[in-house]
Amino acid sequence: MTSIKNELISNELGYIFEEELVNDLIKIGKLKSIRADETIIQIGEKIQFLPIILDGSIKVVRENERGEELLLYYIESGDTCAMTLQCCMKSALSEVKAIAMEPSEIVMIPLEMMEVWMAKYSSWRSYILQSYHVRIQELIETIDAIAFMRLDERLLKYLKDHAKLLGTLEVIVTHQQIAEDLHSSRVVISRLLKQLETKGQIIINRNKIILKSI
Amino acid sequence: MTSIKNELISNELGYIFEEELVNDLIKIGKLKSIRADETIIQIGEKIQFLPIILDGSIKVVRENERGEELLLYYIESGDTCAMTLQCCMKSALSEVKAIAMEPSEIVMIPLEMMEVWMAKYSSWRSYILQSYHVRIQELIETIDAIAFMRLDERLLKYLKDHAKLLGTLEVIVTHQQIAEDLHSSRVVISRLLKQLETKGQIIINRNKIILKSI
DNA sequence: GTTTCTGAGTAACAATAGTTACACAAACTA
DNA sequence: TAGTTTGTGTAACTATTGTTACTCAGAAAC
Repeated sequence: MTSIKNELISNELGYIFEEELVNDLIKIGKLKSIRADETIIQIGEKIQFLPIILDGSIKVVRENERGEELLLYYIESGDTCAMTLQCCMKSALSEVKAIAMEPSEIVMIPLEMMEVWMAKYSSWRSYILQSYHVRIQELIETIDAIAFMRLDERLLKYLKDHAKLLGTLEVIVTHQQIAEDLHSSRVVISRLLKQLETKGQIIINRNKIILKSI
Repeated sequence: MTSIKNELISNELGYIFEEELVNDLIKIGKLKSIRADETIIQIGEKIQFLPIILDGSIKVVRENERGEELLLYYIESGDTCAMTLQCCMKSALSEVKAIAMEPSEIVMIPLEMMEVWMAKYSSWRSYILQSYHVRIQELIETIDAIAFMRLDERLLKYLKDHAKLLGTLEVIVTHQQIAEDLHSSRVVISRLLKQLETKGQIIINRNKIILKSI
């Protein structure tokens, strides 16, 4: 009998990992269902598991001492959170906050397995290195945005990224939420959205921005 | 007979890697001497080797289309440039520019060895993962600075980081150079430096800033 | 020694982003 | 239905950073 868990893991990860590793994943991993907007991990929380996303999407956010936030990147199905790949250092604390964008399914792997699988499976090594690499590229993309772009450009990029991630031109979000993700203020975001609307690039609704194109 | 190369590699990397790997490094790695201010790699250039710093220090910089720059982080001896760890993807192009801060010695490893050593040496696996991890932490520190700090704070942090790296309170740099590293303009940096001087935190000289403390 | 180049100081002004304060309407609650 | 909460629009003002333009001093080149 094939459980839902087994199917999910096989379907999502079967083409990435060798068969024996998929079996290990099924044996050892713990499946966890996450509600939309549920916080998966907080800054400073002890990292116990390596999460791999099977379905849904997660946003990863940095926070400063004052509790102000900045969106770093999204994680989609098949991806893992490289921030938690602390392999060597036991009992590391999370540097970021992770929140589900939609209902999601993740499989949790005990950190001990990292080293075992690194030695045993070449597909696992590739996967972990690839994850780090993608994450670094996304951090650099974030740096490009905050260092080189003006807020109105970042705002449009934010809306388009959000739309691409969830596969719809209708972005369900409040101005306040955008302001937090971009580390700006609600008034400024409302102002810039109004400008984008005047330029014909978006339509503003309560709780919803409709993009004209991606 | 022990060559300078062998000694450098043994001294700098002997305590990180197992003996057999150190021997491999000596056999396979190519030693390269870099002059101060020499560019090691440009954006868009093909990555041929994995560099490990044996002596000196390197600064890693991001550039946009307009040629404007932003300092990402420094690499010191014992470190490698995680950006070049493209392992899987052959013939990857560099996303960053790397420039020597002082005369430096690096050992260049052909990328093919990455996968071989990943399978063979546990100390190599730890080293590569550790490198990725440190680099991600530094990118996050950079993001914290540009997202959450005002320019005057970033400027002081920049001077202190520079001082720590080179182990001296006298930072040899022009206002123009600082402006480029922080992606600002010379006039703004001169203005903020003057403020820091008035507050007694630095002394300004031609081509040189003297810090009161680190 | 004079000229040229590079680095720095300063003022005036512009652009961008953030803050405060208040109005108002839609949605939710009692 | 009345009251409350939440989301948005807008104006006026402030703060921060960037730009332009000009000056001058020290160092390097001739």
